[in-house]
Amino acid sequence: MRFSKLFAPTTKDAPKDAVLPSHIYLVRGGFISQVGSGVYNFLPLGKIVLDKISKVVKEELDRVGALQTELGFITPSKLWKQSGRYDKFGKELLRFSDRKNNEFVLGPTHEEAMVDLVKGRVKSYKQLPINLYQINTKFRDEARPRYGLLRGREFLMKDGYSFHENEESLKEEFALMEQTYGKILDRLGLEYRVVFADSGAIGGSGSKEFMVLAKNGEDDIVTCASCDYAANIEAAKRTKPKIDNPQIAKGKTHTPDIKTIEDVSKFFKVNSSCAVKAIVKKAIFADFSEIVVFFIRGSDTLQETKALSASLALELVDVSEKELEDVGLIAGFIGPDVEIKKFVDLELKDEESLICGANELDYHFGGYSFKDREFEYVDLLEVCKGDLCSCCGGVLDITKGIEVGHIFELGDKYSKALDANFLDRNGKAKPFVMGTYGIGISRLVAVVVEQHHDEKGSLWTKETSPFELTIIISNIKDEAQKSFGEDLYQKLKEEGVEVLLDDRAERFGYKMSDFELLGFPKAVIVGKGLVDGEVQIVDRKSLEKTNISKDEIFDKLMEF
RNA sequence: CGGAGUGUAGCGCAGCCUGGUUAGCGCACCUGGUUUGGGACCAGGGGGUCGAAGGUUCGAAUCCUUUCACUCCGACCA
Repeated sequence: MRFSKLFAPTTKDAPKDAVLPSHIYLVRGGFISQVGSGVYNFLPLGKIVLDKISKVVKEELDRVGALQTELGFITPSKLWKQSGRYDKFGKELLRFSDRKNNEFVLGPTHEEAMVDLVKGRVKSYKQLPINLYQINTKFRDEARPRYGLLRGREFLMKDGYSFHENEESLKEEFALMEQTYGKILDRLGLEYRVVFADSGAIGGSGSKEFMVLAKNGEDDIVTCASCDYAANIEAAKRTKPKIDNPQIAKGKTHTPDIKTIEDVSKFFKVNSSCAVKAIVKKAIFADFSEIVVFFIRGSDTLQETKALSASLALELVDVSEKELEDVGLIAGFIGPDVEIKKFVDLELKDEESLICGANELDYHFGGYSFKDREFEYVDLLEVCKGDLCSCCGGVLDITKGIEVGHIFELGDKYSKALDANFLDRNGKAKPFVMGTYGIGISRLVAVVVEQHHDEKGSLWTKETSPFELTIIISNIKDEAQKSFGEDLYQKLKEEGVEVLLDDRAERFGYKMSDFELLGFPKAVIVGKGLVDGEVQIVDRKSLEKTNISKDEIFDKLMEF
């Protein structure tokens, strides 16, 4: 490719709203441009990267027997209603009708569509297992798109679905996918962790996420310093800390205007871990809503995703003063014995000698015991840096990551809902046991830059760089430089090298800056040294320049 | 969804408060020339329904109303 013919509008200035390196360099380098909130165009360079990543994904999946398909971007609403996700997915699901008033959704993920495709076509256990995937556009109407390609509304994703006759077969495929995803990320040159995760809107039993480590990540990952344990903060567990509650006199105490955990612990002169914190939320369901209270230790933090899963609601929202009054709750004085839907953190089970609200204005209850109380105990709390690992007792740390892949053991949730069965070895109809596996292709474009860049621009990795090499002709009006550069370009192209010839009538500094911004691994500078028989190789990462004889440059380049 | 901000040339902005010739600047772009190892210089030039609709006024980028778009912050601690 000749730079003079390439549409790669580079700019000196970053878009005013861009804060992340990936967003800045992708726009400045002319890889992408914004169309609207969370929607991007891919320009020629961006498209090449996208295709290169897709290719790696396809090669690794095909190697382990997955089959590529391509499903319709729009899906009939009927399927989503059958699975129950039409409501559960919420506003992120874009719904619309066609001219005949048939209802459709823009696919945010394709479990329903894939089950529908397989249903009635895969009929016997003899045809199982089967793993079908596609690399296709997805649309999720995100509440707040941001960070360029990292959180868009329209994006390219590889989504795969496996169908099995039983759990064992699913587990095998799940492990194979975990291994394959690892290979894909290795080839792309990314540093990542596999973490335990919450299943969220997709549902299912077990799930793991592939997190690329990056300081600008949106996700918090809990990692153990001593063992392999790693989990998304939404799913992370810890060893229950040893806390000795001091003896507190049983009974009601007058606590005028003492409402916060801080005030309570000061008033009783105890650590905040001796108090019980009540967090009130309104749980929104498809056709009704109700007030629920979560009780956790005063020193802990409520993990909202855990709370949401426990409540089985679609969404948890904050509650107004009035809504509190309406159900008879007294802000600041709510205790576990209140007559309302409630959940209590697992770590409070059997705890004694605690302080909690007395459900009466200006009163708290001391010496409260959870022993022998029939509450719904669930894991509700958020793990903190310094907590101890639930596997090995090591110290936990929290780092930032970007989710690039997510794999699920789904079970028969969708096949049951959509009535998709096969005949098992006894000739009996059984719903498919399923797994589902996703990789964010367009997000990976940004992630590579997020993990590999410097203050001048991107540093594309071997398998993601649009070109392996740029030949920079320093002065295009110098005939000797021009013909040498052209010659080298033609020879390398014949050898199949992905090479870009910067033949533009620009000054040297301008072309060097573009080379640094675009971030291809190497450049050959054909310039002043040519009269002495020398050219230079520049390594993009180190920016080191090495002089090479013009007669040796071709062979030298072919060695890489 | 809650709160805030911004829409003026391809990009970044000024002008608006206090209405008044032909709406301005930097970058980018086009033409000619000089230059050619770190984003050059000189000269000339093109490009705008001032986000949209309505209103006030002799007169609106500027004031008022409505609307659309984009962006940022937030959406644990009762």
